[in-house]
Parts: sequence; C-alpha cells; structure tokens
Amino acid sequence: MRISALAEAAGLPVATVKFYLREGLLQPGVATSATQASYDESHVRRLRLVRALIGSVGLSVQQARAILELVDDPGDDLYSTLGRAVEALPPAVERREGDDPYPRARAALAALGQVFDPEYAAVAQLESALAAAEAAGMPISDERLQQYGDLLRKLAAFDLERMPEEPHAAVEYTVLGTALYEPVIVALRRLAHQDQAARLRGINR
Amino acid sequence: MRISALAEAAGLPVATVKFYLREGLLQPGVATSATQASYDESHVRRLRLVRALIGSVGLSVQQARAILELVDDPGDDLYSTLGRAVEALPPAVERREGDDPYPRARAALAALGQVFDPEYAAVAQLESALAAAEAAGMPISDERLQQYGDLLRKLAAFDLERMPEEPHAAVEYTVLGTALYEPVIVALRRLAHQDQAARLRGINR
DNA sequence: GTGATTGGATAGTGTTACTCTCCAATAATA
DNA sequence: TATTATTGGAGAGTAACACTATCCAATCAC
Repeated sequence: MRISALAEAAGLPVATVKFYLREGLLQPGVATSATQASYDESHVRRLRLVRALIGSVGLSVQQARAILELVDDPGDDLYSTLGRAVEALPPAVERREGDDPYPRARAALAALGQVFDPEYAAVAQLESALAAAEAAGMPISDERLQQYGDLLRKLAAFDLERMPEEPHAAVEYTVLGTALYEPVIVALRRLAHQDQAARLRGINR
Repeated sequence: MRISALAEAAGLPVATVKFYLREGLLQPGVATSATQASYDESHVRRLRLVRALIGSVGLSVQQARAILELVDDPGDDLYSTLGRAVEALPPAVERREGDDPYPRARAALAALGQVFDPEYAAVAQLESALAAAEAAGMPISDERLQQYGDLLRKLAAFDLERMPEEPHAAVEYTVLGTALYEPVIVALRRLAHQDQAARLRGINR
C-alpha cells in the first residue's frame, strides 16, 4: 500500500498523512526505493488512533505524540507510565513549588482518605479545577466531594478489575482508557443530567 | 475603580482586560466621561469567572462567551438552556442528518433505559466518543456502559437534588456546574485510578 | 499647567494544525 | 521504450486563535 492508498483508507488528505509522518505520530513505511515506501493495516489502525486522539478527544499534536510514545514504549512500571500519560493529557498544569502547593487538592484527598503522590499531575489538575470552581463562586462542598469521590472510586475499581494481565496490554489499556473513556464519561454525565431533568420536568407538568 | 485598578485586582494585564471588553466577555463599566469608565466588584468577579472558564476549564473565547451569555440571559426554560450550554462546551461536534445519525449513542442510551432528545448535543458527543474508542481498538463493552451509566446517573441525581429553587440561580448552577465540575470529576477519576493502582501495587510487593 | 491615564481602534505577535508547492526519482502504462 | 503519473521529502504558506502592543485625542490628578 502506497501513501495515497493509505490516506484514502484512513479518509485523510495525503498532505495530512505526510504531516503526521513528519511529526512522528505515524511510524514510517518500509522504504522500497528512494521515492517509495509501503504501508500496511497497522498504519491504517494507527491513523485511526491518531484521529481519535486529536479529532475526538481533542488532544494537540504534541499531547498525542506523548501518549503514543508511551503506548509504543511503555517501560516496565505501569504506575509511572500512567503518571506520564496524565501529565500529557489536558488540562495542562504547571508543577508548583513550595510547601503545600496544592492545598485544596490535599484537603480534598485527605477527606476522601485516598493515598496520592503529590508529583502525580492529576493532583495539580484537581487543585486547578477546585480553584476554578471557587473563583467562579461555585466551590465544591464537602458533601459533593464525598459523593463524587465515592462514585469515582467505584468507577476506578471497575476499570482496574478489567485490566489485562499482560504488561504491554495493561499499559495500553490504562493509558488509552484514560484518554478515550473520559469523553464518554463526560457525555454520559451530561445525558444523565438531561434524563433526570426530563423526568423532573415530566413530574412538574 | 478604573481599568488599571480592575486589571490589578484580577491579576491580569490591562491589555487583556481591554481585549475581554472588546470580545464581550466583560460587561462595560459605567462611562463617566469620554475617556473614563468606572468598574466595581462585579467586574472583578466576572474576570475571575472568565479566567476560570478560559484558563482552567480550557474553553475558547467563543465558547466562554456563549456560556456567559446563557448565564446572563437564561431564558425561561432550564431544559433548553442546558441544551444550549452543552452545545457551547467541548467537544465541538457537528449535528448529523439522515435516519439514525447516532447509532452507537442510540443503542447505548436504549441499553441504559435513558430518555434523550436526539437534538441534545451530548448525544452527538457520546457518539463521537464511542466511535473514537472503537476506532482506537478499545470499544466500550455493554458491561462497562452499564456500570458507567449507573454511576453517572447517581451522580446526576445528586446534582439535581441540590439545584437551587430560584430559576436564575438554577440556570447558573446547571450551566456553570456542567462547565466547572467536569474537570473536577476527570481529575478525581484519575486520582481514584492512582489510588487503586497504588493499593494493588502495595499488595503485589 | 503638565505629565500620566483612559477608552477605543488598529496592527502586530507567537502558536498551532494543517495545506500547498516544488523537486528529482521512480513507477505505471501505452 | 516513451511518456505520464505518483512518490517521499522538504519548505513555505495559511487561517484561526488569544492575546499584546502601539497610537491617539480626551481627560484626570496634582
């Protein structure tokens, strides 16, 4: 399969496929001569993954590259690989210095009784999200935090139970599951709100 | 308060405050002369909200404007206001035509027994998220869908129970709650995964 | 009265994600 | 074999975005 066939199979312009090659998002094909390379199904699958990450999940090219590198070359520690994946995912936050750089997140996680590594980017992401809610005049109450925390721990437990045994598959599941399932969760939450609102509305009429 | 004091109070450059004024994200101050206007605490609060939406939640200026317009001028129907808010929030999806434009979402919501309006943007967002997971080779199983759906309905029920009575407050709660609490939920899910992974890791050693 | 600040308009900047153009080398077809 | 089409690779161009800077005459503060 040459590049034009690959582009067609993936439903993308050739120029875009070349761009992804240049950016290192797509592995090069096997060069068969100075001006020809051949591609296969694995390239088509990869392009679909790239489009899913960039188009649907909304990652930047840089973020997608970071995620793909982790999937391609996961290292041996699932724990630290997940850490690096979360750092690559939005929202981008800068790591802070000083004692107690994440007071809201620390308090929240302590209230939930969760263990956490302050280096893990999600801590800074939680801090930023809690600060934004507060700044906008809608702080998260302790009660809401407990409720959210409980439900999301259940959700995480479910995910972890279904993690594949084999290390490489486990990394792919964890990293891509984080990136790909979050939009599903957000959409389902919005729909659950509508479902509940519709029921209330039905009752009120 | 003049513009420079306002900018300082919000921790932003004057040029940026002017930019937000131009873009209609910040309500104009009271003009006291041809070259002077006065601002108050409400402008400071608004700027904090704008920065929360743009900086922390990651909305574009356009999306933030759409959300702020809904909060400022909510109309009388909470249901349709929430619909327009969700349309303004990422991920941006285009509405599709034809019969059964959202097959995956339709099937998923039918399996969950949820009522839904196909015009509601979250349906297209769910379709896109499910398609992305599928394209990337990690489709959402029925079992996972049930689990996610159940937990998120519980979460939505909690949110709805705490909705303020007063209509304007209810709209603000619903629209801003959707925009501001989603990042909290995503961060908490990531942290719940880490918590669970750390516990597993502890057991394995 | 004079230097600083203001609102308002316009233009410029850096980043991002493509998209286009060009080229000589090669492949496909007549 | 001749000729037309396509390729990989490199570079430049583009459109959108979120600011940021500059200018200006009108006003303000001292």
